[in-house]
Amino acid sequence: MSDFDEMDAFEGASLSARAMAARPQPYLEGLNPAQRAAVETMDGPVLMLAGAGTGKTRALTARIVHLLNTGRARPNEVLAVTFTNKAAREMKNRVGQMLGQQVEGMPWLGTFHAICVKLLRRHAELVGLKSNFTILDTDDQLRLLKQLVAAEGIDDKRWPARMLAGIIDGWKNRALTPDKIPSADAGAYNHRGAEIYAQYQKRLIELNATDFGDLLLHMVTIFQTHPDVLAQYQRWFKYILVDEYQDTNVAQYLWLRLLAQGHKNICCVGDDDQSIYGWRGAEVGNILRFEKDFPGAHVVRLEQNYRSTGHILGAAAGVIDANKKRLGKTLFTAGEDGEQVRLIGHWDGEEEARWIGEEIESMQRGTRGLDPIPLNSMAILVRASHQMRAFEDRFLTIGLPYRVIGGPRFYERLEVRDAMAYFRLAVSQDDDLAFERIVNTPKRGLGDKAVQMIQMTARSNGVNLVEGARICVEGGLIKGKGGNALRELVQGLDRWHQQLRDEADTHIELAEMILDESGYTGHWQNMKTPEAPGRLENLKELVNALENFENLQGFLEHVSLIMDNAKEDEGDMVTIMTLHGAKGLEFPAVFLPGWEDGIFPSQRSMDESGLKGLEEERRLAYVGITRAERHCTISFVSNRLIFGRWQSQMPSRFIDELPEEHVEVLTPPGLYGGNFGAAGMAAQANPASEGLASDLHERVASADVYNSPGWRRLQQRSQQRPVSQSKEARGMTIDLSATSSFTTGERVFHQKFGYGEVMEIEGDKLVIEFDKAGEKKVVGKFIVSADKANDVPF
DNA sequence: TTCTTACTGATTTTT
DNA sequence: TCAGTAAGAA
Repeated sequence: MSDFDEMDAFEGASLSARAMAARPQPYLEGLNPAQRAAVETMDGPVLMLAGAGTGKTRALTARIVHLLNTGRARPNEVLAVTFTNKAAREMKNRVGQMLGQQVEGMPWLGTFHAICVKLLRRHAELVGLKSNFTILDTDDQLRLLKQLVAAEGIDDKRWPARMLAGIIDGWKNRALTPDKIPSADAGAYNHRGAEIYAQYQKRLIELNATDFGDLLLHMVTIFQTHPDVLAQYQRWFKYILVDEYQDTNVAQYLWLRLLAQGHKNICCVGDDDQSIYGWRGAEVGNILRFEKDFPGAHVVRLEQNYRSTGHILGAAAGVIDANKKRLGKTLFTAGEDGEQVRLIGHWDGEEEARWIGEEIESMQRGTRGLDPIPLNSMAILVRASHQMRAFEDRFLTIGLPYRVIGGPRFYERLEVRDAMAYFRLAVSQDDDLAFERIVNTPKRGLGDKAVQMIQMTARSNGVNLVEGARICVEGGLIKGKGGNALRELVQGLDRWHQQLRDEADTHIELAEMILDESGYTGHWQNMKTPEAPGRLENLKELVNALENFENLQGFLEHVSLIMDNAKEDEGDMVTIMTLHGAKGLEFPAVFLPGWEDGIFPSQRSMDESGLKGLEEERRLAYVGITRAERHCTISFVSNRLIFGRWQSQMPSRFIDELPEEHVEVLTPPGLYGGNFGAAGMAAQANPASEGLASDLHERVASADVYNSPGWRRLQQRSQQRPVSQSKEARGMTIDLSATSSFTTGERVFHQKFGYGEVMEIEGDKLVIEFDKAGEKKVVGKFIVSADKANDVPF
């Protein structure tokens, strides 16, 4: 609040500015000329085209510090936007470090969404909201849409609400309010899209709620319709900085343009070659068009790369060069050429995983005359998360520690959301969506019918659902077991709400009380499923997280915007993540598996978005390669199990785009791998690529090893044993050796989960505490006793 | 109302 | 293959 209210007290950068200008500027030292230009060109529009690993964050933070240090702006007059909380946090830290002194924090450094929430709370009434509006997550959003769709009598099967959610998100990304849907989109969702979108927006206002897209959309609307409000902020934000500009969508672009219109002191940082979020509304056009939008813009190119070796940069450049629409940058390094990018083909995914596992272990030990590389310095980057499984399976069996980045975030977990819904209701009984979520969780014997009754009662009385439920109970509309349970719930909600207002207990005690008295904790305690203990653990963690907040309200506000999975695993582990997740990160050694047409570039991407899709995939390839500092290994397989069917694969077209001089084709290990047959390879020769590009994979194919006895053996084996049977074959073998029964406490081995100890025996099923995978319930025939594990043929 | 079985269809993800 | 959902049985 205060940061803005001081506005009037501020009278230009007079005395303090002059005093500050004399300060030393150590943060400028060590910047290269381009970075320095990006920092020192303070007035007017600046586009900082920052290639991968060119010290973009450094330049950006130095620029902020320079603005402050020269007295151009005070910390609360700089608007600095990022996409992720992580990026915002990092920038905040680095600014603090560079300043080397305590300056009051920068209140307007944050994500688009966080900043918009702050603004929208001040001006909520301009769009019909109250300033204490709630922010719905995707779950709530979908539930709401489902109701609307059902009320319209639309067949959810043919026209899933999920699809509509996607369409509406798309509209919001393009800053389209229901009245502005272009005629080209009229057919969306069976011609009902725009209409239900309007209903949805109306409903959100009634609920005093917004979804994520609304945060920006509402602010754009307010700026467009209330020039006085806009002018106020145009004056207040003296300098604007935007990180990852290539990822901005239309709404964000409009928002920025409106704010920058006055002084045009806007600095956008980005890299068109790293634009990989087109599918969620990002417009590369925004960055391509910058100079048109802001005539006279200074364009600064950061091209000196401090991350990767020459060969890695060369390989990456070769790939990205195939894209047509580019602003154009050429990265260079003052460092060494280093090792070439390594390329290897494998027979199937299992072998690829095995090879990479072995490679990682040997790099960790330090082979090939290289220094040992810790696991933390290695990453496997995949196109789609399902590709991770092969690696997890393999690493579990060989006991190689790994961490998967991605997956469900803490605040997205079922139990955490349920608990949060209870908290939301304690804060406000008007939160109908929260009520719907927990009314029958834990099971209270209240089914569809009962919920419908509550909803009807609430609607006809014009009250919220909690009130509606109360009327149902008191009027005897819901009787029996369910009625009693509902009465208890309503009473509980009243009690918790009262206690919250009385502040008799701390919010932590209250939270525990709510979870206990509602029976939610008990619900998981009674649940005998293997994941129940983990869920209880998460609930505990949730309550612990409350400690960092003054009250429940503050906590809820925070959580709706910060969906971090903060918990970083300790220890030395290989990282497995998607290419998207890896943007902005770097690793000394990177593995890029699954470079096969259809997988990467993804078929769907090409089908849906054609050349545009292909170019985005290519940028993804570029992002992948440029994550590597010193070692980069690309691999592909001939056969892959896709949706349970074996498919023969063609190497990715991107492989042909790797310049030969930067690539070393690896000879697959004789005994185990490389057995894509002469026939297989012939089929794989890419007909589209003739002449010059003919071809890295041909070189792979002609490697001597394929004529070796080892290779022939493998080819034979693969013919005798159609690959699809290998798993079963293995299962059989295990089965035979596992006919003896187990005893509790016995050490056992499981194909997928590795070693573990038998905790419980239930018929033919065993509960096993695995060393790596935790507690799992598995069928006995998939288990062997630990000392026989070596008999299992791998 | 809830538990079980059959079916379908399947990237990438932040807020 | 497998997960998530929708219709059927207790």
